[in-house]
Amino acid sequence: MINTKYEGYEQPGVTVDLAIFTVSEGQLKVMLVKRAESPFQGFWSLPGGFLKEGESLDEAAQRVLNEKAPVSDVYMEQLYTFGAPDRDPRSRVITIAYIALIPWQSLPQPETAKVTDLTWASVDDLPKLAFDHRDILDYAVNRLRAKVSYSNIVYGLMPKQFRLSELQSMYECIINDKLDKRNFRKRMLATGLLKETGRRDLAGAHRPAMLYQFKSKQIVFF
Amino acid sequence: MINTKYEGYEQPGVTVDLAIFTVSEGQLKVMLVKRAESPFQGFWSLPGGFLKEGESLDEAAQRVLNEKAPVSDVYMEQLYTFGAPDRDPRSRVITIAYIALIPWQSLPQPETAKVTDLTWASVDDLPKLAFDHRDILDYAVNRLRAKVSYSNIVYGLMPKQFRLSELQSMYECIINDKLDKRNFRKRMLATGLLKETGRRDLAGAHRPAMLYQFKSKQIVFF
DNA sequence: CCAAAAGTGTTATTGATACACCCATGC
DNA sequence: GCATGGGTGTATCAATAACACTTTTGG
Repeated sequence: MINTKYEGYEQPGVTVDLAIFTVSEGQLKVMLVKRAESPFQGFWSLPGGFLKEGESLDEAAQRVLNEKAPVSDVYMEQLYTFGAPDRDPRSRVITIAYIALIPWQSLPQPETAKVTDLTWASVDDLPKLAFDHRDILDYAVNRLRAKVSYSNIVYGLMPKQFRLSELQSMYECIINDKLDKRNFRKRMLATGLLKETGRRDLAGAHRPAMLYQFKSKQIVFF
Repeated sequence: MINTKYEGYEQPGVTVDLAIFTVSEGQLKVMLVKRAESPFQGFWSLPGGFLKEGESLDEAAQRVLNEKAPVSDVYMEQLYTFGAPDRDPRSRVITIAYIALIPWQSLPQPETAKVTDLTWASVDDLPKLAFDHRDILDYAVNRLRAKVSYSNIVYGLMPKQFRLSELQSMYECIINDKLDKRNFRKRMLATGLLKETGRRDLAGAHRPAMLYQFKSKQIVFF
């Protein structure tokens, strides 16, 4: 790195933007917030914010996440940094994009109070987004879909305990494809990452399913 | 993204830093430059520089690369963005790290003129580096080693024409392991990414080897 | 007894690995 | 004719993919 900072270049603004995913109603969804101000006023956008003094990038991403969703123990990873000169019409701003995964069950339910400046949009049915957020989101969805097939990253989307059929549905609606039940169970159990809880899910008029959990909340590559 | 830029946060400096790899003498090597100024004066570091006005991140990385090596048609990809608050002792600087790959044959040879502020260091025998460049480099080497096994990324390190045995050596010294000759050739030819040039390498006191080239300079995942 | 989801094995196919000898050339 | 790297095929093993019926519960 060369020390040219003091030669008169204007430094760009630095933000973090988050693609926060969850799965509900059989769909992969992403959190969008409505912009209150210009530019792109009234447009939906990814949650984000400027990097603050003394804060690491990961900490900034965590802060932005917590501003929108009071959850802890969330899977998060840096995605990519976007810095096209004209991506913000006001001034030069580069953004470090992150992916976060939240189990639907961990989210505070929408309740009766109508929140109109925050929504969960299906990634297959997106509105027009502010800035280059559509590019960021496409990049994020590609990363997530790819990573599902060679890691246990879905643990970030599962509740503490779950049926194997729920785990399978999770995979299926992320990769948009059906999987064979027997092969799926064999492969999942073969990873050694799951353990039976001993509890059973008694809901529904059918044979109760064994509930499983992940042995560790660590991402592992197959 | 929320418009808080104008609320008085000091914006950090933004640089790009490059891990520029090549392979020579059977070793994976990275370009290091000696710092002329404080901080870390006299330390080796990755080549880098501040982002300039109107320049995209990729363009900045390309510019830094060309300042050090007059090569075109180089494989380059964004690696990761490093932004620990104290990574630069002077002031807040975040850096977008890139990987670049250059065939050894494309590099201007060191010649007689002694260049003492630029070196190619084996990644297995590194000096102390400035800033957090050792972390960046470790991250880069891991990415490269991983990517070699599921893509044709090595094309970035090969000359236009090459013997299959040269290609195999390239793989071997990146992953630090020996490969079976017959299986390697089978697999490589099976990808369909190579074509015979019809030319043969007549150097050496042995049977001349067929020279191959990549059909396209596009990265492909297996 | 009916509906609904849970649970369970075997076979076939494919891809990965292990392995050793003859060939063409320069000196 | 010998030293050097080039070039080739098969058999085994492991992983993946295809496929259908019985079980347990609630209502």
